[in-house]
Amino acid sequence: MKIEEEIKQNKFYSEYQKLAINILFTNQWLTANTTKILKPFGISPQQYNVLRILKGQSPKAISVSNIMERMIDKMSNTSRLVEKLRQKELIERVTCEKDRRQVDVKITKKGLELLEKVKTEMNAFKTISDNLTEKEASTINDLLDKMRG
Amino acid sequence: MKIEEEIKQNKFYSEYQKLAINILFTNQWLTANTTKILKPFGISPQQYNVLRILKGQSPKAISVSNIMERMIDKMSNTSRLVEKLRQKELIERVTCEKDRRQVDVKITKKGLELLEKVKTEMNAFKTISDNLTEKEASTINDLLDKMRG
DNA sequence: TAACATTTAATGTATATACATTTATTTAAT
DNA sequence: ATTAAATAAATGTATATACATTAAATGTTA
Repeated sequence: MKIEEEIKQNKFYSEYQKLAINILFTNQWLTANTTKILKPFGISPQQYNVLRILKGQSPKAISVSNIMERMIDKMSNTSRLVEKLRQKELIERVTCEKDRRQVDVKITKKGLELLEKVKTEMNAFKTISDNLTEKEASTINDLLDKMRG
Repeated sequence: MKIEEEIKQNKFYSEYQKLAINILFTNQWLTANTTKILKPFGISPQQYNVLRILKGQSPKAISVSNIMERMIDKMSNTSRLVEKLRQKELIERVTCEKDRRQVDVKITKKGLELLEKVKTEMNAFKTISDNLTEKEASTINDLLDKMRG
């Protein structure tokens, strides 16, 4: 459905302004879908993002600031997210011996298992791949990168 | 800068997964920029969205649910946003006489003036139009619409 | 080495958000 | 007309978020 209809606005100041709004709207659509899928697993999209970062480094541990650098939303509060995941036993946290300011974080077996289950559900949400060719997806990726400069 | 570098992840499961992450990241980038511009004016991006909707209808008043339908983020809590804007005297709120459940909301002169000032600042943030041609912006718009199905 | 700067992570705080529930009013059905 | 259903908006509540500040450890330099 065209963005004009989605938000009942049939005129935009420019194609650029429309693009900004379209990105905000599409983000909202995507996040809502992801949140719904993750809800039964008891984690938020941000927590999911942290888990995936840790899986990417597994079985290595990485520091909190290292996680932050890799996060989609850099401004968020990584310490608290990590603590939430620790409470659920999805990750482990150990103070780094070489530099006692740092905290080494590592995904647990339980965390990896959760990601496996989530993957199945995420695969079920295949609207994007149903509606776009791989070439089209690639085109958007290139243009978004270009847009941010 | 390519999304791979932005989040230090050099491999993606698919071009579709990369697209999902790219949209989340670009949204974050866009929202952070907008928030910064709006901050001196004392309003959040969501409040700005409501003001723009009301400007679009001005001098007509529209109901809270009518605003909600036009919002980018439909799940948000329009009542409270409207109340915040009323406290700042940027909008007016009157109970509808024909249907006393409804509340008619209208942007004030002060609200319109604020939008004018914001516009100047928003125009200064022209990264998008600097980096993309109008045709490219249009291409993304069409593909995002297609993607959501 | 003492004083200061920087880095890393945690915490404080105000606001925002998602989602469920409640309240008031109007519409529909028996 | 009385009861039930539907709608509009507001509120409750737990969590998330942005951003500033603090605390602890490490680096730097005079």
